[in-house]
Amino acid sequence: MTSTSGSGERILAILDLFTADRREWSPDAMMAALGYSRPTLYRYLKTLKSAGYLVSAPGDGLTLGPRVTELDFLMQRCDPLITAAAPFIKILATRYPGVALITRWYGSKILCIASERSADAPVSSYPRGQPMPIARGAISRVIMANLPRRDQDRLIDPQRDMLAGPNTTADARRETYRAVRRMGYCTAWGEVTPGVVGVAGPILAGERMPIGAISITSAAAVMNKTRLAAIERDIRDSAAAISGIFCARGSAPLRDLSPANHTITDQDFPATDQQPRRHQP
Amino acid sequence: MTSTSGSGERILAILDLFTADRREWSPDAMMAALGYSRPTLYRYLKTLKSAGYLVSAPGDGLTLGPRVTELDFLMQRCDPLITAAAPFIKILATRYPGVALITRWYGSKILCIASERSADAPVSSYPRGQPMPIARGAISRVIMANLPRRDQDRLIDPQRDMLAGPNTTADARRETYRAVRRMGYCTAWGEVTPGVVGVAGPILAGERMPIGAISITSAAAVMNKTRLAAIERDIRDSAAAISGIFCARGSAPLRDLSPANHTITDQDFPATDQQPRRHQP
DNA sequence: GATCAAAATCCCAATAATTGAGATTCACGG
DNA sequence: CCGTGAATCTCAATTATTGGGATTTTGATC
Repeated sequence: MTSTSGSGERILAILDLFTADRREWSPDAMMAALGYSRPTLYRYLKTLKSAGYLVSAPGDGLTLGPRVTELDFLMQRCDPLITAAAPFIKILATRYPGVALITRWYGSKILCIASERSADAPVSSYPRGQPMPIARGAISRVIMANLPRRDQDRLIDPQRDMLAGPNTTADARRETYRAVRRMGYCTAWGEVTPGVVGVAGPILAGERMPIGAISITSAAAVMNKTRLAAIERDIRDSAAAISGIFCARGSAPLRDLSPANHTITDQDFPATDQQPRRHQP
Repeated sequence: MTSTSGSGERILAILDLFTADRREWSPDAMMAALGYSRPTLYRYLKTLKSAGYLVSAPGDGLTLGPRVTELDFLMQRCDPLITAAAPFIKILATRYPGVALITRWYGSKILCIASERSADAPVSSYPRGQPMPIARGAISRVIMANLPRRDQDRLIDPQRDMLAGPNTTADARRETYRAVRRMGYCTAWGEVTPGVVGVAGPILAGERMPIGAISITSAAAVMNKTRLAAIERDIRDSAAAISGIFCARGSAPLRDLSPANHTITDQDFPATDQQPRRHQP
């Protein structure tokens, strides 16, 4: 972290202001939040606006602009993880009742990248783009389990440690992770949504480099031992097959996508959809 | 255009490399394309990668990353144009057979932002994020008609001028635009897709400041004079109502979203979906 | 239409941050 | 174990960026 391109980071920091809680920012609020001088901020805004990353809202605010949509449209059809994993979730959704997801892990977040649902209506599905909690659930655990130990330790919020299960001690947790890693999948009952069982497998770009997960969630009501075993086998095999594409040849260079020094809080992952806009006086 | 934040623009230029034709770039190809020195490029890449805008592809390439998806997810629910226009296209799709679109105009492009389709299966719909041709169709004409004259002149590619209709002279075209502007809507038969009629109305943030359009496209087969008149009235009124939200109070400051010095070519708007990747040797 | 306040931009010198050539380290495969 | 190519580091030169304050532009009000 020696080298830094400060100016670029300062521009991108503007985009980071926009969250589910605050979707509209006035230039003055930005100045206060970021501490930039007025001419500098306006220079940055001009750059972002003429590139389409920001647009003016009716009032005096700014919101995210259409370039973001254009890029996502491109990404949908170039992300190698989507390309590689799409056939698998399609099969999963055909074979079992529920919702199959591809998720990516980045910067201390888990993001749904693509989903496929079986014919019968699924339980509350995370839509594409929705951040997911890293503290709970099969997906998060399967990723945590494959992280280097220092990242594991950093990401665990002690306050919610108990949520990881009855085992609270660090050693017990480490043992759990080791088991998950060896199994190649993880099953969780009702940790994210009550009455829903999730099975997830890690997608690895190297020994200890999880980049995402493939998973399926089903209503616990329709689950039985035989079916669960079949799902777990399919998830494990799918995850391994996809990982093969990313491990096989070549590199995972610039592996700097390591988690930042975040401590995850609940508000990072809004459960509800719409929230009232706050304006600061 | 006196003030410029060069460094930031150079970083954003990296994202501009990714197009429908070329979805994967190696660092060396980037160096060649952009002319950055190696350390500088890698500094930029580090910034973009750790922010999640780029990720490593299996080979030695880079593709767009999950942060793009996350931002688009946010934008979907904060764009005031979507918020304002969503009810209208819902009504339109209920009332008439076809596909109703909200489009945004930015940087010499028209981008589909949201769409709603009526029960009966529609004709080839543009999905969210897809760029559309600015040279043809009701949407483009309704936006062109409401642009300042210097922008109109700049955007018209003389070579395809004839496509604007039988009127080739500048005066005739200007007369057409004036009429469209006064009418408050525009109807086009089969200009984008044969056998499809489109009706579009402008969404204005000021006298000569179109920011997008609301439109509906139907199969010409199901169209008749009465129905078309009803559609045109609904489109005109919807467009006016939405524009009211953007004109009414306050500003459209930083109106620097003016079109760049592009000349639009067909390849800016790929009609087909998948294209083979080109790699440079 | 003229005037006023707020918002956005311009000017320009100081300075701090960015840059790139070359050396170095790192990652991986043979 | 070593060799090859990729990625990063070092560091001095210099360039581009920054911000205070003046200025223009915008939109609102009278």
